[in-house]
Amino acid sequence: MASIKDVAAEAGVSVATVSRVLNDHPSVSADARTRVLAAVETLGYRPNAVARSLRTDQTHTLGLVISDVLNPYFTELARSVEEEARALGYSVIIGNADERPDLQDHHVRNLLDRRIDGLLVSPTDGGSPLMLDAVRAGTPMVFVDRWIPGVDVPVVRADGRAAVRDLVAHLHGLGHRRLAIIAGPAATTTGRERVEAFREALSAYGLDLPDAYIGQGDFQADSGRRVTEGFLDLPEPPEVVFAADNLMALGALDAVRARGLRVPDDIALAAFDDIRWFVHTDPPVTAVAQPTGELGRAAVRALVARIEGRPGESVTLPARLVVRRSCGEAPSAVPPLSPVRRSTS
Amino acid sequence: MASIKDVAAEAGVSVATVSRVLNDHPSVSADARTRVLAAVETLGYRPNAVARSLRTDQTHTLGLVISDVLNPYFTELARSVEEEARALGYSVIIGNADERPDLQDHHVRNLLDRRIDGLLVSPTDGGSPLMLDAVRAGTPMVFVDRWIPGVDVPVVRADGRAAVRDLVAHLHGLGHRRLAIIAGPAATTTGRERVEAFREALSAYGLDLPDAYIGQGDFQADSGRRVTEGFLDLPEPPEVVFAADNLMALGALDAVRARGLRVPDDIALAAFDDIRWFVHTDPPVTAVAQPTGELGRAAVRALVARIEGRPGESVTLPARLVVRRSCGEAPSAVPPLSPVRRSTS
DNA sequence: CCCATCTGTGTAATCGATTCCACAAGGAGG
DNA sequence: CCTCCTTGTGGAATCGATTACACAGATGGG
Repeated sequence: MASIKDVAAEAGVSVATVSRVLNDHPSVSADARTRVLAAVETLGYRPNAVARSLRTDQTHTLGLVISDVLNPYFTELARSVEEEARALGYSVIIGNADERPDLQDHHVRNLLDRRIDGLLVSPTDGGSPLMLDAVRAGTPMVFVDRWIPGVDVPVVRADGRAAVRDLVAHLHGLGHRRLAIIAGPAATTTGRERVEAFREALSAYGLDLPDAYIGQGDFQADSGRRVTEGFLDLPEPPEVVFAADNLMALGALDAVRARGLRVPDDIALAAFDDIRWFVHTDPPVTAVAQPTGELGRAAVRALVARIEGRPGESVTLPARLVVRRSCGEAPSAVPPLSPVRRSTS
Repeated sequence: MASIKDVAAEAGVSVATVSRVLNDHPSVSADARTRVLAAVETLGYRPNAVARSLRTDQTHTLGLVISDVLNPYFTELARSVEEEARALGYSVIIGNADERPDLQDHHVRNLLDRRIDGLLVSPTDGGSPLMLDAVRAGTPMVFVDRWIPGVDVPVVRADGRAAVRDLVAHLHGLGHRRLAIIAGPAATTTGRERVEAFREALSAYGLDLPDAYIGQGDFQADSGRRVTEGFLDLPEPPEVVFAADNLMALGALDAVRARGLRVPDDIALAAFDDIRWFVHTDPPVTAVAQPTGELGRAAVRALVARIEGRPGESVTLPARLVVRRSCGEAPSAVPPLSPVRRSTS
């Protein structure tokens, strides 16, 4: 592969001049410039990003450590992050932690070793020493979706409180009184917050959230299945199950289906995180939708601001409730759909 | 951030010795080794991967250019690729081409500039000059899922022929005779092959695949919706729609639902690529399942073999049919489920 | 006792870029 | 005509690692 020396030789100039042309430094003669450009063309030269990074101490790369690539929420987040980063001249390296703190550390360490310019993290746990050290060492960092309390790092996230209140209002309006939640790991902020928001919303209706109705999940489908089975085995099972993420909702659907029960007739279901498939599940699932794309973009903007020495503030955007049929009768005033539909066919 | 010089100073040895300890070169005294290790510890030293890469001309990084991160198939592929790569001591940088040749080129160029050790590509098109140049220049490369004919690069993919034959047999057995397909882009091998496999399987039953029943999609949901609307507008609409990927199947579901029609009563649906949500859609969707995880792992093994100078062969694994209810009555001999279910509740 | 061999270590070249500094040539002003 | 600037260019240091080579000191065989 051709190096800057080859280009210099071909153009009959020094490497310094080639470098100046490539970084369009002002003091280069028109003549030298065209000769260099021609040499670049004939040799098919591309600057070595590794060498450049070593010298300039910048990689123009952001690291993104997410908790689970198989979760459509994070996948969408990753996509918007990459898009915004590309628009700002940065590349993104994604690390998938699979909700495992050790894997998360592996990726953080790897990204740091590669001297990425900044780190976007959705922490799987309360913060490993490694990550705290990185913050202390001054690595530009931004938390997205989840964060670690007590660490001075901007946080970009959605506030689901209002949407969860709307959800509980909706459920209460449908006559449901025994509401249960499949919680995320207590080590994550989203794991705790969603339970808290749910509990607060319930108490506004004088409803309680007994321990038996708080199932401990880990944001993965299997845990949703397991917890839901536990709920169904209770002497008095809940009337509604609220899954704190979409994968646990999937697991809950699996469990309900395995018992030959039906949603929402036998048990209602709602989920945090809206995904496209929820429109077509049986039944369509009521969910709290986050402005995922906007979160990703805001996170990148905040991180790049930090990298370039500007402030870079935290951002909180509201989530909103999307009502579908998984909690009971159709929400709006339209007549029940099924009979109408059949007559159409 | 501490460099190897700082470690050398702290340990009272030369940088060469530090390097030797770090790469456990045999000829280092036990004394020097412990002093270096202690210095590494106190300084929290981590080798600079950028500098190391420049010197050794290896980045221990693979590039993966996929067509669409939002497609669960590719997401799963990416995950297995990263896992296997990690097991073999490599990191992965993912580039999302979004089915756009220009973006694909952007990522290939970017990855090449970063001097990745090898490239895993699922090409969006017939092969840009850039990619062909890279192959010619000797960049270790492996195609996964899709490939470019006439290019000497190992291909790791699934063969769906048998599964598509099974699908057509299943559909024929259910009495369907007018079968349509939502094809992928003709520029992709999977786009063409799936249509061909479908046509061949049909002809075995004396069935024809008229042009009106071949809709041109682009592997994205919107195109699935658009094509399906076209099918439904036909004077004689098909009885079955086979979507060449899961996102177009999602679009098809959207279109059918928007018309107030039902699957499979009004029109049957099948898809290439099985995803977890197909179990819970209304109705559960019959699909051709690829051994995605195994494909990803095999692709990485082939690529790493090439990188390390070993042969690295092509791999073709069979896909298989997963029958659900979206094409008509339950496949097995069990009695119809719905009434039984209701009685359980 | 001498020379060959082996061990452990340091010096310095190297990878491919960027950039400081020196300097030559040319133009402007006195 | 001499100085002072400006402009364009090249030489060389530098980033942080790896590694070829030289070499000092210890060891061992004849």
